[in-house]
Amino acid sequence: MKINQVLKALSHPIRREIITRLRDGPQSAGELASNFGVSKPTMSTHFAALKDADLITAERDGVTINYHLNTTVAEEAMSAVMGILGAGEEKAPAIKNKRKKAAI
Amino acid sequence: MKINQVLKALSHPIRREIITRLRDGPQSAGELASNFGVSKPTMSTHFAALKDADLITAERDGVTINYHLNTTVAEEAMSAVMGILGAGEEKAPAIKNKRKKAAI
DNA sequence: ACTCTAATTAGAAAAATATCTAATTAGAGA
DNA sequence: TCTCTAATTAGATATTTTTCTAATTAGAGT
Repeated sequence: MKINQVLKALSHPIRREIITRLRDGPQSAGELASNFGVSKPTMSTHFAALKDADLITAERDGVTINYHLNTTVAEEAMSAVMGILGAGEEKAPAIKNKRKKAAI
Repeated sequence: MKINQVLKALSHPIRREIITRLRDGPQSAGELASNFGVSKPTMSTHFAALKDADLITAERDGVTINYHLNTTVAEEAMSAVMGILGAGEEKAPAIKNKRKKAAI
C-alpha cells in the first residue's frame, strides 16, 4: 500500500468527501463533481490523486466514467493509520529522573 | 478536533515518525531531530505543524523542550479516519440497471 | 461524417509547503 | 555578566499543490 500517496490523498477535504460518498456505491465523475464548488478539471485532478493512491478505481460505461472505492486499500489505510497513531497501545514504563516543567 | 490540520500533519513521513517515536514517551526536540537528515529549523516547522494539529504538546525543562504525544487527539484522529474510510461498513444494497464495462 | 455530452489533458497562475542558512531567544552555569 | 547550548524565528528559495480556462479525447446517436 502506498502510504505516502494515501495520506496525501486524505489531506484534502474534497478527496475525503469523495471517498465517503463512494462508500455508498460507485458514482460517475459528473455526479461526484456536482457536490463541490470547483470546476470539473479540478475534480479530475482529485480523482487522479485518489487513483494514484489506489483508493479508487475507474470504469468506463459509454461516455461516463464511474469511480469505485477500493475497500481493500481503504482498510489497509485504516490499519496503517492505527499503526502510526497507536491502536490503544500503552506507553513504556516511565523512567525516572526527568524533571517536569511548565508547558509552553 | 482539527481534522484538516491533523490529516495535513499526517501527510508528511517525518511528522508520522515523530508521532510514532513519541508513543514510547516524551522526547526532546534535539533527540527527535537526531533521527532525520534535515536541519533543526526544519524539524521545528514539523513540530509546529504537529502542535497546530494538537497532536503534540511542548514542555520546557530548562534549556531543552520536550514534546509529548497528545493521546486523546491521536485517538480522536483514528476514529475520524475510520469514519472517513468506513469502519467495516457495508455498501448499500445494489441498484440494478447499471451496466458494467471495462476498467480504464 | 457530424454533433452532442462527459470527462480528461494542457498550460498557466496563485498559494502553500519544505527546506536551507543566519540571526535571535531563553535558560544554565561559571 | 559572559558564554555555552538548545531551540526557535526570520528570510529566502525551490518545489508541490490547487485551481482556473481552453483545448482535446472518446463514445453515442443521428
